[in-house]
Formats: sequence, structure tokens, C-alpha cells
Amino acid sequence: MSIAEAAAETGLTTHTPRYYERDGLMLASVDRSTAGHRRYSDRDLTWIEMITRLRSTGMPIRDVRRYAALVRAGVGNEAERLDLLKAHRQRVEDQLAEVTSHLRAIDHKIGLYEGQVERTS
Amino acid sequence: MSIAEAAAETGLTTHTPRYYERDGLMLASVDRSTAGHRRYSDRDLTWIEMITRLRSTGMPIRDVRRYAALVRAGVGNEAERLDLLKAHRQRVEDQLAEVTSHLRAIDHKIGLYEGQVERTS
DNA sequence: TCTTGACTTGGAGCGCACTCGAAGTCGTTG
DNA sequence: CAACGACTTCGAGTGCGCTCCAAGTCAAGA
Repeated sequence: MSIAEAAAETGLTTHTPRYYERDGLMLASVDRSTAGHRRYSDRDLTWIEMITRLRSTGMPIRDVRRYAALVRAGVGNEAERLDLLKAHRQRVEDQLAEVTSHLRAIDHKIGLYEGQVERTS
Repeated sequence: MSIAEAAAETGLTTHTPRYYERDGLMLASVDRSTAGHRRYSDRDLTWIEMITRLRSTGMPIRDVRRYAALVRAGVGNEAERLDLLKAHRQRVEDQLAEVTSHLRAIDHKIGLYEGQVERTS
């Protein structure tokens, strides 16, 4: 699978997987065609999707890199990976709670404006 | 209320309310003491809290500025403010749904590791 | 009167995560 | 064999939202 196809598949631009690779986020260096073009395997794709999940829940690149290093190191550090993911989950949940509570306050404001606009029109 | 007190009250550093004011996010220029120091009123505080709610739900500074401009313009544009807030709410809800779904996938992964760590130990 | 400390301003700097540009290479197609 | 298009690399640039710095001002206390 070419980089263009991989990008389309994962909803990224071609720049982003190149950047991820350069930044040490991939599990192994991606295969190359005879022309030196990247060839993405299913495993690469699955991993990029994992990166996407971590990133879009707000994990910093540097933590994704640490997690990738653990997975790369192979069997034996599952407890460490678990700690990393659980800490991340906790942060995401806290964040969700905060956003939700602020959203409720904004909703209240929306309610006030709705009443006002209704009466005015 | 001094800027230091206002910052403490809102959980910001003193830099941030200055920055907000410079960037046109306040409703009016903040009062000054004879020494030229900022004096924050209750209204200022309440507004900064509103900014915080909008910001921490992901509204870009530029949109906060547009909203502030509408409030500053006074009575008559409530419908426009409502549109802005409702559009924001929609984006936040979409975002929450996305994060939540990615979090579920990460949770699944955590479950796998938990089983593995359990069996290993 | 001198010092201290809390503030002021304008502008520069920073960290993050991409995103883009320039110049070059390769394999296919007409 | 020339042109094209999809890729390559490395480094620079971008946008966002602060965050910090330097130099200066002011009021109050010793």
C-alpha cells in the first residue's frame, strides 16, 4: 500500500505518516519499494490508527513515542504499557468531565438567549 | 480587585488576562487605579470565567473575539450570539463523541493488557 | 529619602504538531 | 527517449495560544 493510499485509508495527509516515522512514532521502519517508496503493511495501518486514537484523545506526541518504544521493545513490559494507557485514560476522563461541565454552563446561556430571541421576534 | 487577585480567582496567570485584553477579548477596557494598575470588577471576572468556559471547550480565540464583539455591540444581536454558541455546542458535542469512541477503543486495549499482565504475574 | 514590590508596556520567544517547499529520483507511458 | 507523476529527503515555515523579558512607573513602608 502506497503512502497516498495509506493516507486516504487513515484520513491523514501524506505528510503526517512521514512526520510520524521521522519522529520515532512507528514500530519499525516502513518497507520500501525498489524505487524507495514507502509500502505500508496492514500492521503499519493498524498502528497508525492506534496513533490516531491516542492523538485525538489528546496524548502528546512525546507520550505516543514512549508508548511506541515500549511496544517496540517487545514482550515483557506489558505492565508499563498498561500504566501509560491507564494514566492517559484517567486524564481523558477528567478532561471529558471538565468539558462536559463547561458545556452545561454554555447550554444554560443558550437557554437564556433562546428565551430572549423568542420574546423579541 | 488587582490583576494578581483576579488571576488567582480565575485560575489563570497574570499574563493571560493581559493577553486577553490586548487581543480584544474583553467587553470593555478594564478600570485602572491612579497608578495605572488594572482593577477588575465583578463583571470583568464573570466575563473572564465565560472566556475560560469557551476556551476550555475548544473555542478558538478568534471566535471568542467575535462573540465578545457581539456582546459589546449591546442589545439587538442576541440571535447572532445564539447562532455562534449553538454552532460551538454542536462542535463540542461532535468532539466529545469522537473522543469517547476513541477512548472506548483504548479501553479495550487496556482490557487486553490487564488480562495479559494478570496471567504473567 | 530610599527601597521594595506590585504593577505597566511592547515586543520577543516558545512548544506543539503539523505543513510546506525545493530539489532530486524512479518507473511507466506515449 | 522524453515527459510525467508519484514519490523521496531535509529543512524551513506556519498557526495557535500563551509565556516571558526588559525597562520603566508608582505608592507605601522603614
